[in-house]
Amino acid sequence: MRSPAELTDAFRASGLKVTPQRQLIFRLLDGNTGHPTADRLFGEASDLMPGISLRTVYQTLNDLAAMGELGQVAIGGGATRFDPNTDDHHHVVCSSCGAVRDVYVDGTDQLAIEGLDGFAATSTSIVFPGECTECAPRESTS
Amino acid sequence: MRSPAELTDAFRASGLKVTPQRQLIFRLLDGNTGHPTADRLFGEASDLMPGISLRTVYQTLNDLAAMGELGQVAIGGGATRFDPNTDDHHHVVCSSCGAVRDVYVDGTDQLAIEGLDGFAATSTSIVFPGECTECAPRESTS
DNA sequence: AGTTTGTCTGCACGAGTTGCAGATTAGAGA
DNA sequence: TCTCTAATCTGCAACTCGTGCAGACAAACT
Repeated sequence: MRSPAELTDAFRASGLKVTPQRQLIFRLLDGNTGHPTADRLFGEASDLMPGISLRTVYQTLNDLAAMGELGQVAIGGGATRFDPNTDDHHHVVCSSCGAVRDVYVDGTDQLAIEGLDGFAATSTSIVFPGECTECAPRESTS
Repeated sequence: MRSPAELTDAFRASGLKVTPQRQLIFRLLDGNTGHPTADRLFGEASDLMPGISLRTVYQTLNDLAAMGELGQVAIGGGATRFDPNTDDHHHVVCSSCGAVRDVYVDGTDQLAIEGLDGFAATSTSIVFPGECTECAPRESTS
């Protein structure tokens, strides 16, 4: 995702208006590596701008996603996780707490896919289920 | 997923009862490569057993998933897709119609993951967004 | 400053899934 | 085969996540 200032220009260039609500969301997303849900961002936004509506948060996130400035991580179950990192990357997801972390994966070009049968794969999305350091047992607490 | 007969034994061995409803769902899933949703299975089950409840379909699918006999494919958005194939495999998903196909991928062991930072990845789940043969444009119908 | 649109909020709605309660039944034992 | 108990079934309410709508409001061009 580009900087809040650049997004401001991009929105106006697309005929979209730049409101205080949107600027706030730009700022909350800028450099955010927590892969927040819309509801979480709504909570943070509400603290700084009481009265902002969840509907507006969804609206802005969808606009950003449509412009390709924001990614969406599909981990099954629960709410959509948004990701301002638009680099070519993938995700590790903690099976216990749901935490998501960006990871960079080397070797995806070497993957050999069998069984496509005419199906055309246009990109690759990898999710590694696992355990984050918070949830991992200290010793062998099995 | 094991055969309906084996699942019958497995359910009883786990203290779960084997009902006509469950046996029907076992049969509908057996060899099913369509990655159906709960609602789709409910539709098929209703044709063969009018009066069966959607709640029962969910219940049985969850039981099977908990036993590791059934996988769930996380393609973002929409209903959960169930997969009786428990081999080590991955999925291509048609971005247009949502069709899902199993694919076998070679080279996943060679993937180098950077940025784990203590996070432990225990498995790998790859989704290849793409276009199925039905949705693919015949020529360059862009 | 005026006008035109796009936006904001609040609410209702829709899809997908689960919790609950009472009626029903599988399956073990007599 | 009969009985009994615990698991299951069905129907419905409730819940989560997300979107459609309408009227009030405000960004931004002139």
